[in-house]
Amino acid sequence: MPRPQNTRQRRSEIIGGLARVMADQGYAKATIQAIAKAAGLTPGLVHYHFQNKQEILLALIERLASIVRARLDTEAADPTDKIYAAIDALVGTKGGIESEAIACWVVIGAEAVRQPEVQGLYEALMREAIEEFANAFRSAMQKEGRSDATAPDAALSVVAAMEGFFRLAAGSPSCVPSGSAASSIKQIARGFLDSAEEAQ
Amino acid sequence: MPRPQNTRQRRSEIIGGLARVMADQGYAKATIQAIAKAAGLTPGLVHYHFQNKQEILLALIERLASIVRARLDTEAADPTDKIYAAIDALVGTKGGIESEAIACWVVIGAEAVRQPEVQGLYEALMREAIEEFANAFRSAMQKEGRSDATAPDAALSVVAAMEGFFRLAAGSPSCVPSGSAASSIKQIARGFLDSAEEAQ
Amino acid sequence: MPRPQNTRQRRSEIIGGLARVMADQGYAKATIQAIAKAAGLTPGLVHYHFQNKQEILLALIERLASIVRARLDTEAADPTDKIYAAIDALVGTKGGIESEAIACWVVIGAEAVRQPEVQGLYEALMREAIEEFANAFRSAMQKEGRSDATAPDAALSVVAAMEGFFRLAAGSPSCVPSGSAASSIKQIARGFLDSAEEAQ
Amino acid sequence: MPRPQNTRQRRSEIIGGLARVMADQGYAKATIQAIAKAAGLTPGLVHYHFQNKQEILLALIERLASIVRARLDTEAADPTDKIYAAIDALVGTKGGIESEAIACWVVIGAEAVRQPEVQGLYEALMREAIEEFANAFRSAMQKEGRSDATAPDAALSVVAAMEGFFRLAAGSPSCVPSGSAASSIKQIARGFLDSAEEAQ
DNA sequence: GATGAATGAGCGTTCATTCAT
DNA sequence: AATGAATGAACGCTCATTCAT
Repeated sequence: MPRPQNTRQRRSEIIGGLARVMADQGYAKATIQAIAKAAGLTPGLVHYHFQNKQEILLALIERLASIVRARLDTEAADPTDKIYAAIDALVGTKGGIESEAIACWVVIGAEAVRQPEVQGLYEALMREAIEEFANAFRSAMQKEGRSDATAPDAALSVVAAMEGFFRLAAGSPSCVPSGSAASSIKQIARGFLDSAEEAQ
Repeated sequence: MPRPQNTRQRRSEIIGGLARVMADQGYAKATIQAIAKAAGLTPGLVHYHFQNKQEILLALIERLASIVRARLDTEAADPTDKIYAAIDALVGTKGGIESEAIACWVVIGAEAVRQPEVQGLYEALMREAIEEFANAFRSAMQKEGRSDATAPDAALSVVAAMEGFFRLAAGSPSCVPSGSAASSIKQIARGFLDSAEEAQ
Repeated sequence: MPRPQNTRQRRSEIIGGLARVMADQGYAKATIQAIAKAAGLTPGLVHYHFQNKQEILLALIERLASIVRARLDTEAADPTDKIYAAIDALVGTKGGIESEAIACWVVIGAEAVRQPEVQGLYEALMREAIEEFANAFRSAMQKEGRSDATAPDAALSVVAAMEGFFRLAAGSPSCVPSGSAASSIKQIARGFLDSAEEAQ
Repeated sequence: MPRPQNTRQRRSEIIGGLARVMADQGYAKATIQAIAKAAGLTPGLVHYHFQNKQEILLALIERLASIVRARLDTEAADPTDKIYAAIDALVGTKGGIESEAIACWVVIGAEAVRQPEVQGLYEALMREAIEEFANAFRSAMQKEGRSDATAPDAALSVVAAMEGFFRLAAGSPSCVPSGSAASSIKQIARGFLDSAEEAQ
């Protein structure tokens, strides 16, 4: 009568523990002890389910990446609406990414500086998001009868602005009035759409 | 007949050591040993000139803040030029902030999550930069005969985009073609200027 | 199926290690290394069972306090005998407190100068001992048909004399002939009993 | 034109610095830096006037010993008065030894546990004080027409009680009402005098 | 005499990881 | 699958002492 497999569940709890601790203590203070405590588990068990601490971090990044991917994939039919919907899904006041995830993301960005594996996942997700937006901009520009030459710039700018708003939200919240992120980024997007040259 | 005082010089060397190590190892790996080695000093001497590790970090933040302040203060006469000049001075390929400082800044943003003193300095600098840009936008909008109501949003957006480009530059450099940051952010600024309502 | 808990046992061993080292090296030289070695453990394990060094010291004080409390609580029926019995139990040559504990106690007294928590426990125990003796003196004086007005002074004097003998025993042993402490303190007690005024 | 010799003065200042720091921080916290600061000097200068830290401690003990010796040497003519006068000079509320010196003395007692040189000076002073009191008790007992056989016990008891009161004053001040030390110890002395056998 | 920068050994403490149970 | 005791390396930091000036 073996114990029921619960590895998936336990791993998820541990990842959640890391997220909680990391969001308000940073990665260095997210010790195995602290993660275990936040997850209601024991330190030994953490290492039963994960080989080492970095593995937990990489799993957390994957979880965050899944969230982002899901939010980029909106149901909007019109390409311009699709851009706006994705922006709202990512940085909107309601329905945007929760603040714990944002804080984690900022901390992960710093870890990417020194952990190549982290940088790899970070870069892959960024590339994916930029590509996704670039496609949407291309479609929107074409639909509006304009050249799509600036779509990559527009996508990069929108993603950079989001990353910047995440940083400000985490490190300097008083500078970011509620709701201003989504509306500002939508205006940035609008600016790129409007300034694209009329196609001949 | 005492040995001549060299505290200012030594402190500067130590701050430089922290910057160098932190830029490619992160804050946690920037041990006193590593900082001392990078500065060509002994660990004990580091603690002779700084009370603790955080004090070095705060001093580094001050140094970076000085750089940013100096670059915000351009000589451009025309307000729109002033905006562009500041953007170039901060993120331009030539003359922009060097990559070591950018990497440090990203790491500092993560430390702001857990060290209140760091957050305080981070927030103060962000507020200052946003205010500076807001003033410039107001002037530029007025000069162009438009309402300056959206100046704060424009300033916040520009600063957020810069922060985002810094993060991407540090964590995902292959996504940011050389020179694209400055031109993209200038276009964002242009978008806000163009979309400001005509004043009655 | 976990390893059986042995925290109580280990804590006790560690406290014993501190006592042994502190008794002949003082508190400053009682390093975690030294304590661990004296207890046959590793330094890391000491911190697994105690949060910090002071916590070990406080636990040792509690242990000494328990010893003193146990020895104050004699089985003598007659109040005067009770006083003598307690004196013998505390400073008698045979059955008195062992020299390691005495040396620890002297060192603890010095630590009380700068560690408020230590002072708190020290003061509480002193107060308790003085009160205990004061009650015994009151009973004895009443039984001998005398005023008990001087009982508090008598108690304080006896306790002070004990503390003094402890100090001399630890720091100046050649001045204290074997057995002289108990007999001298009993004589002090006798003096207070005899000089108490006859009750009307 | 050589600088005037001021070694004696400087040494005295340094000893005073140690006393001040040690009285409220203990010996371990009495670092050369702290001593120098308390004396208004620089760390380097401390080592110019003293070879090492222990030398300062030994000098402080000598200073305290001089104070004690001076106070033991009263002008009273009558031997019983001499005993009382010495007690007052040592533990009296006014004119007794100041609290800083008492705290130092308690700390020194703990250092005697591990530093043989300290123990040597401590023991010598104790022996001297006991002998001084023993002589006074012998004279007083003889003058009162009693055997002086218990003079050594009386002297030891009085000195022990003083040491104990010092400890209580330093570590448990609330247990020692103002003025109670001197009166209690005088009563102890009285008890020994009264209980000495009538000489045949 | 005096300064204060500099050193290096050693401290208390933390923590990822291992492992007996 | 789970526990929690145990380890050892490395950290930030302190400090007596030295020494160039």
